[in-house]
Parts: sequence; structure tokens; C-alpha cells
Amino acid sequence: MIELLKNSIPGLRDNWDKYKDLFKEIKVDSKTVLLREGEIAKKIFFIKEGCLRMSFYSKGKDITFQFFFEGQAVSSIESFSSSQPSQFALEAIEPSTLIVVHKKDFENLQKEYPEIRTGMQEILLQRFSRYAGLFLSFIKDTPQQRYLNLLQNEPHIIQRVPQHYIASYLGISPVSLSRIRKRIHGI
Amino acid sequence: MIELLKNSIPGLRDNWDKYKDLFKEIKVDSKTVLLREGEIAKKIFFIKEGCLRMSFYSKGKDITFQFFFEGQAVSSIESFSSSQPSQFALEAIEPSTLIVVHKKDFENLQKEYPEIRTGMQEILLQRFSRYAGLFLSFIKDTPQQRYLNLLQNEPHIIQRVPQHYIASYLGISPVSLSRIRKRIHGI
DNA sequence: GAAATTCATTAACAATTGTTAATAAATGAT
DNA sequence: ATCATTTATTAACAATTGTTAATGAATTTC
Repeated sequence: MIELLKNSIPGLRDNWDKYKDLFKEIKVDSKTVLLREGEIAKKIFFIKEGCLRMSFYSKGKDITFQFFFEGQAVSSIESFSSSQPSQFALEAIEPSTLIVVHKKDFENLQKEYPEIRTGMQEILLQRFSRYAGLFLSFIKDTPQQRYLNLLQNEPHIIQRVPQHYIASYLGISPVSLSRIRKRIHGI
Repeated sequence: MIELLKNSIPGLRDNWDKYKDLFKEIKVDSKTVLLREGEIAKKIFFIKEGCLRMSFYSKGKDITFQFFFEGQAVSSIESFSSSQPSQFALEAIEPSTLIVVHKKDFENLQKEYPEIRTGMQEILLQRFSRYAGLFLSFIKDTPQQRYLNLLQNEPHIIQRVPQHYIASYLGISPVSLSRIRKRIHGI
């Protein structure tokens, strides 16, 4: 995982001894909260192994709206880059191995390697673009169709993520998702 | 309207005689199609007066997902900037007065005034950011709540846009929107 | 490995939505 | 002004979803 970052920035690899201490590997249990809603994001995570979910509270309900897997860089980017309280929480939903970089260190790295900043913007744009697609899907598809889309396009989510989080992600209740599955997969 | 563009770019104002022919004002009837789905966007519009909607076809239905009003710059930006066929259509839903700029001319302007490009990126980012918000609203709110949000945050849409387009925008049928309104506004 | 907790399914009922069709109201065209 | 078309409402019924609660299955904890 970290190899990816290392390799994409030549200077980083060449001076690896100088930087390697900034990348700390941690292992966390499932359900470990990595960022609480309202906190300011001071870390960025690279997922080496495992799965995280991003969520927020609304009317007494915990709503999950994105999942992250191996190879992805994760933070509440808005909070991380603006130092404003995060609107979202971040939590492990599998025992996970993460590479942690602190904001201070990350900013120093950014100064030395401006391509990191570009990469961050790229990630942000990709996320927004993804949300745009999901918005269109909500406007045109039924919950059942959205489940089928997920099955088609991101089967790993359905395989690995507990069902009630998927229900939340589809904007429906766990009970309703169970019924949809019954309708689709038979009996 | 065009004043806005003129004023935000000093050089434009100073050499206005040179450029003014690139900005053509047109008046269009309601229901005029300005860009068909599948066409490559070769124009950008600045709305001086009136209202447009952006839409696409899915399973035999025409789905509206955004409205544009006075003072906004509109194009199928993805198509306009990538020269790929547009996924979306653009249509007037009021008699409208538009300033049209052709892509060629716009690109020439961009070369002379790079801040225009930045402005375009800004517009694109704003639109994505808006879609992100709408996505979260779909995931957490009921159709009725989304209607109330619209009433609260963008009452001009409800005042000016025919109801069946709003229904589409909310992801529900016109019949259902009529029932929601009855529930809310009484009797 | 037993107990506790979490998660998924099912049932029952209420509420909401979709669909179709009929009617009423509003808008546009000649 | 009249006619035609479009748009909004209402009704009736089917389908879907939400909610609550009970049960079963799976997982975690000790």
C-alpha cells in the first residue's frame, strides 16, 4: 500500500529513510472510531487491510454513506484540509491495518512534493464525481434497482459489509433490504 | 448579466469592442431544446432572463435533475469541455433571454484570459458539491422532507417551475408530489 | 464453550408511493 | 373568445416501504 505512495513520488522513495517515520502502521479492531463527527480531522489513513465506513447522525439515526477498502486513502477531506469540524464520522467495520499520517507531517510532505496536493484534489474530485453519479441513481432508480446496481458494480461491498450498513447506504431500512433480497434471490 | 462577466475580467471590459460580437443575445420560447442528449455541446449560455432545466432519459422517462435561473452560466460542462456527447439535455421552461457564446470563441477567450478557465473549474466544483449535498439528502430524507427542504432553501424553484418537473427532481411521481403538497399545505 | 450481544429474517399493520384513469384547472394557439 | 393541449388533482388499487416486535442465526465476549 505504502509502496504505491512511495513509488508514485520518486523523491519520496529516494529519501525514504528521512520520511519513513511519518508513516505509522496501526492495527485497529472492528468498530474502532477513527474520527468522530464534530472533531477536526488531523490524520489521513491509507488502508492496507480492512474496511472503513463514513457516516453521520441525522434525527437519531446513524447513516452510512460510503465504504472504503484496501488501497484507498481516507480522511474527512473537507475537515482535513479546512481544519473545520468534520460533518462525518469514520469507523472500522473490519479489523483493519492502516497507515496513519498526521496532518502536520502531511503538510510538510506536500510542501516538498506539490504533486501530493494535486493528488488530493484528484481524490476529492473523484469523490464528488461519485456522489454526482449516486445522486442521479437516487433520482432515477428504485431501491431495488440501486441494490441491483450495487450487486453489479461493487459486489465486494455486498460481500463484505454488514447488511444494515448497506441498507443505510441505499437509503432504506434493514427490513426493506431483507425483503428486496428475498424478492431477487428467490424464495 | 453579461456585465458580470465583463466586470470580473478587466481586460475584457477594456477591449470590449473587440469581443462584443462573440456574445450574442437570443430569445427562445418555452420548451426550446438548447441541447439534445447525445449531442456535443458547442455553446455555453448565460441566462439573462428565464429558466432552463437539465434532464436525461431513462427507461422511457424524461428525468429532470437541475434548474437554472437568471445570472447562471449553463452548459453540459462535461460535454462542452471534453467534446464528448452530452449525457444530458438542456431545455427552456420559460420564454428566456440568453447570451450565447460558441465554444471556439470561448476557447479563444480562455487563452487570453486564463482566469476564465479557473472560473469554469469553480462552477464545475460547485455543481459537484451541490450534487454531493443532494445525494446526502436522498439518503437521509423522505420525499416529503426533501420537498420541505426545497420550499425552505429554494422557494423560487417551487414558485416558477411546473410541478411535474419538481416531482422528477425529487425522484417521485407527479401524483405523489400532489399528495405531499396536500398533506403539507392543508385540506 | 456458554452467555451475551449483534445481526438478519419474518410477520403484521400503517403509511407512503406508483400506476392508471378520470376530471378539473390552467395555459396556449388560432 | 373558443378550442386544443398541457398540467394538476383526485380516486382506486397494487406494490413497496417503514415501524415494531418476535424469532433465529451468527458473532463476540468472557
